[in-house]
Amino acid sequence: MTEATIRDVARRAQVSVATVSRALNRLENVSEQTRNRVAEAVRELGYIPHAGARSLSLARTNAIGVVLPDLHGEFFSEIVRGMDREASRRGYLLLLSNLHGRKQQAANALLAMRGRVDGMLVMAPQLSEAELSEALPARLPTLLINTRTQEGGRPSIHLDNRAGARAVVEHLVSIGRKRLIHIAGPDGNIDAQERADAFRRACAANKVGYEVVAGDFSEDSGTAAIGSLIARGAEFDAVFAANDNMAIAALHALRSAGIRVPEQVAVAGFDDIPLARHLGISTVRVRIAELGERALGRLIDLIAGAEPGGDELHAPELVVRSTTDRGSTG
Amino acid sequence: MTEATIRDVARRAQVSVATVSRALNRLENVSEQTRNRVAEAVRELGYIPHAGARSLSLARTNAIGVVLPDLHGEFFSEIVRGMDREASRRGYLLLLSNLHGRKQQAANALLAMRGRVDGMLVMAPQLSEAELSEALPARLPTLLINTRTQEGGRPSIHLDNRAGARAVVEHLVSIGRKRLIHIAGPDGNIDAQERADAFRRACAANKVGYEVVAGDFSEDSGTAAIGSLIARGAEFDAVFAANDNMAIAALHALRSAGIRVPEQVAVAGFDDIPLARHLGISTVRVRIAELGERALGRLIDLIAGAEPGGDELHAPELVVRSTTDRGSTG
DNA sequence: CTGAAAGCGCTTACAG
DNA sequence: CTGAAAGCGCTTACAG
Repeated sequence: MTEATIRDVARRAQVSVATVSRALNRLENVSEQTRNRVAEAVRELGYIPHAGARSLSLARTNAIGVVLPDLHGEFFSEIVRGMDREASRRGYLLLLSNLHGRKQQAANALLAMRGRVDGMLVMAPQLSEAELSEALPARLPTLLINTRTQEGGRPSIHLDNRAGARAVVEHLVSIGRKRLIHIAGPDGNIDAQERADAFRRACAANKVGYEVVAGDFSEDSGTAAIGSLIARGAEFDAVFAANDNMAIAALHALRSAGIRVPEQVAVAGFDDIPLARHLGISTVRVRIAELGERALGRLIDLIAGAEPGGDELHAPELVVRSTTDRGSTG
Repeated sequence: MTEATIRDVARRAQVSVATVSRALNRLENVSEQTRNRVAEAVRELGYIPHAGARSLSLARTNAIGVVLPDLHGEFFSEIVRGMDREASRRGYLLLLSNLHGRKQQAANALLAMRGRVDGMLVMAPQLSEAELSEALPARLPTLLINTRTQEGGRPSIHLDNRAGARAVVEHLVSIGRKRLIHIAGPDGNIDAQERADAFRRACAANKVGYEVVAGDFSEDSGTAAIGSLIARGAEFDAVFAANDNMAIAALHALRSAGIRVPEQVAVAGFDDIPLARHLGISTVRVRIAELGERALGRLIDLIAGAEPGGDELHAPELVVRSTTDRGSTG
């Protein structure tokens, strides 16, 4: 009635469970005859090894825990796709747990992984490093993604927001823009913060005028930002939004107001979502799948005993399209 | 040196492991004093229960296996998002395994789940039902998604492609179109097949002219389809593409050829990807996340002992936008 | 080459 | 209310 176990196979093949185990795991020291008898019993019974029991015995699960916050579509699917690609290549399964909301729940999600995975990939912007350390099983190899870590802390991998923002500013300057606006992302968000920071510094370094206005990554906030700039008669010749959604909204808002893009105002975003390509918006391409792949790869090395290493930056790439054409101002 | 176990906690709290287990699982029959001693030992040792061992003992993992083929971004993230939402609501984790390519690998992916999950959600268009039955642990509750099943077979859930295609045709007819083109999806694909089938039937039922031309869900194939229709001087006043990508390409191809949309030719797609909304393309909205949610929910009920039930259809919704405006022909 | 036995870290009747 | 013991389904030294 219930699924066959290794004992059923042993009984049927008339050998011990030890021998079945050896035969199944292709150890050398099993006679061919025995091996065949075991194989036949396995077939007859439709036996499938119980991975859970095997894991307990080996202290090894061949699974990686992946803990992610609520992510927007593109980012989520791309990062998981990358992780999955590398995982299947290296013989691991992915145990997924999304962090909806509250801190306590987030901590629980981490605890629930103990004994089911060999290591964890964690992206938990809502937890501080102290809270993380508290919630993480002590001896479980863990790699942090886009999470604020202290100097010399846990091994981690970060998107290089600063390099991306810098590249955008330098590009805008190179096409002759002199008054740049940055529509920022939401307050607590570390990516948004790094992009805004780097924007300020790059503008200062390049000696161009600049201003940072508030946004929250939503299209509505992009529209609102442009609206209030125009309302108060601000002068600017370039808008760099902290993500593509806001850049798209900005583009529409500008054109609706009769402002020509890129002739009067250049527009750039961040992320390179499919829509950005379709609308010809210049942006910063983040190879998210590669980031996931790299994170998984490093974690598995870690599990295998490699040196932890420190923080690693994942470089994005500037993509120039029609919204920042050299145009009339250039 | 190694992570603390229940025995360490028992030793420290000076009780038996049985008592620790009871205290941890909040059973009634533990004195308050004992309970406190255990809690303190747990805290001091930073003890975290080993979920793997617990599962083996309980014959219950609180995890669901999810086996999906290589999926394009939007669909993948949405269906996993829906599953995850319901899973976290009901206290389950998701064990993910993507099926890249070959059949044998697909079968192995299924086997690897045995003993790690309480049930499986499987979308495996590359396997026949016989191959599936072969590869699936016999007694593991399984729900199939968008997979070809025979009458009265395993419990499953399907996207109702026929209802969607029918709705599009009826809408096109209602705005006065009389010669409809369907750009089909790839040959072996069951969704594509159902959409094309339903298209043919609905056209016949509504007594309008129609033709099905080849496509493969890619934008290029949509462009090519329109190109050859125009080249041979075909006459038509509506194009229904089997997905939004092809609809988008068709829209561009038509307009490049100087054909007005929707005045001369109406255009509709299937899926409702974000780009479709931006370009104002009429389409069929598939609430993918809801499909995932529903699938997970049904599976958990199944695990809990509910009646298997048969195949269930997930209804999509017609979304009318500017590419099928009533327009001049209406 | 093969088997008996201990062990992986839990849970849970069974006694008391 | 609590403990000793068996059991979940595997693996692996240890003997032979």
